[in-house]
Amino acid sequence: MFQDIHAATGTPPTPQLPLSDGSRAPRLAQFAAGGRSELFGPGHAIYTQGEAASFVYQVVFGVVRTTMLTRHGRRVVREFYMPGEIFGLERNGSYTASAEAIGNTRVIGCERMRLARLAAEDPMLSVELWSWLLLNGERAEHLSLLGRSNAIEKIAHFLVDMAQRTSVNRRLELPMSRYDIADYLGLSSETVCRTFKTLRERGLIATEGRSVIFLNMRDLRRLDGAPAQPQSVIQA
Amino acid sequence: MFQDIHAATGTPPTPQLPLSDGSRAPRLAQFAAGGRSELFGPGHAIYTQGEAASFVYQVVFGVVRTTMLTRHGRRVVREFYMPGEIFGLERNGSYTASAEAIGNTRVIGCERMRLARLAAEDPMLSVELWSWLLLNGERAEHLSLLGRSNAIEKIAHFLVDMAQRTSVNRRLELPMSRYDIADYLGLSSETVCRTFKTLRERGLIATEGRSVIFLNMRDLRRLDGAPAQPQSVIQA
DNA sequence: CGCTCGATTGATAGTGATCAATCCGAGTGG
DNA sequence: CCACTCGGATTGATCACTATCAATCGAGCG
Repeated sequence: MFQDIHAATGTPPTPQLPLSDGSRAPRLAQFAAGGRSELFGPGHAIYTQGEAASFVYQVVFGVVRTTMLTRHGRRVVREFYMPGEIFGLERNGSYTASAEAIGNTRVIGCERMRLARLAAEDPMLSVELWSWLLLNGERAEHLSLLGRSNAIEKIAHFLVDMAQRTSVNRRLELPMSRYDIADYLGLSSETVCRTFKTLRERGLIATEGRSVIFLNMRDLRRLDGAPAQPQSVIQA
Repeated sequence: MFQDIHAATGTPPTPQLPLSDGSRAPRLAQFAAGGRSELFGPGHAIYTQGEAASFVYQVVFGVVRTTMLTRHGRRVVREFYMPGEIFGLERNGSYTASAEAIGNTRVIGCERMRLARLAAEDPMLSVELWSWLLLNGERAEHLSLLGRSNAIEKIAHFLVDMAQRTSVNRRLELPMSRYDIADYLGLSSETVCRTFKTLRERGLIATEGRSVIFLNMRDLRRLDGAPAQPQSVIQA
């Protein structure tokens, strides 16, 4: 599952970072070698929708959200990125969403051209990028499947997913607002609120501000309507 | 729009596989060279969810749908694949969905191992696969965005998208049932029906059985709530 | 201390799912 | 050739869920 991300990306230096089993973030030591590290404060933009997509980023600490606007002026949160995860890799020349830091966030940026060159030279890296792209697609597909389920299932999925991605067992500190969660899951912030309340009343979670304490992870997972989770990485 | 991919990747070198203009699929001549062609009748399974994902496929003619079941027994259509398009490339070892032919369908299957080897040797092919994967992710993201819109916008998007992918201007022959469309868009078949009726009443389309005649493509596109369409292809 | 934004709770309305019934076209067998 | 059958398509009636509007609350901050 997700727990290994830290093991894979947070552990020591050396180029040739060992790829831990089960990690869903590619080993991108070259990222650190070739990229420059930047710090962003709460709400600050890392890039903006429509800009030339010349950099690909990896989160070091903090959380990043990518957002876009629908033609009707509604905001959509496309994804949250946790430490170790990659964002900003686009199919065409410009970013299709804006990226903003939530809280204090450090990211490493790597030029897209450089990354392409590195991938061309290093088959392992290439395979890992493949895997990462496929994972991204899978996540988006999960989200589109989530669109079919009701508010409780969406929130349950969100909490379970976030807990996995941050290696959290009992207490999950959510850095994002109810509005962010709502725009991510396609709900209204009021419904997000009420759903948290329902989960509290059912004894599945407790909340303290933006922190969530898991009281019954088993039943919470049961609510999560997502399909079976993938296990391993592409075999080249 | 998407048509430009062909300009970037479809330049007609080397062997076979007549890829139609306007195709959104990578040029994969190697597919034809290395793969074996198979014919499937209506409803026949090409592969099944959970099976070892040893082959990657390309549609020659006909249409393929990939489906899966939610844990509550509801069927979900994940994607339709048109001639020239690729399906069956999975991140892990087994297919996450089943693939079935709609109508008489011919596909070319290529061993995943072989494809990986070919991609490792041929940087162009590798880039094209990247692009394809990113496109897949984008499509899934579009779908998850669609989850936020109402029935009319979903159907409008579906029709416009299908027309683009099949290079159709006025008359679109839909091979799939209302149930397929419903399970694809996360609607009930009744709602799909009623929405077609609404579009007819508004003078945007006419229908003859499963055929759709576009009477006012401009307004139909206006209904399509999808975000700005991407322009070109990844530059390596 | 007042301001502001996010969180929460309440009341109401709209959209689409669901249940139900009928219609229609193609294939089948008498 | 025609009645039968069966799955998909269509239309109708009802209900649940969630968006929306509205109001209040609470905490951080200048």
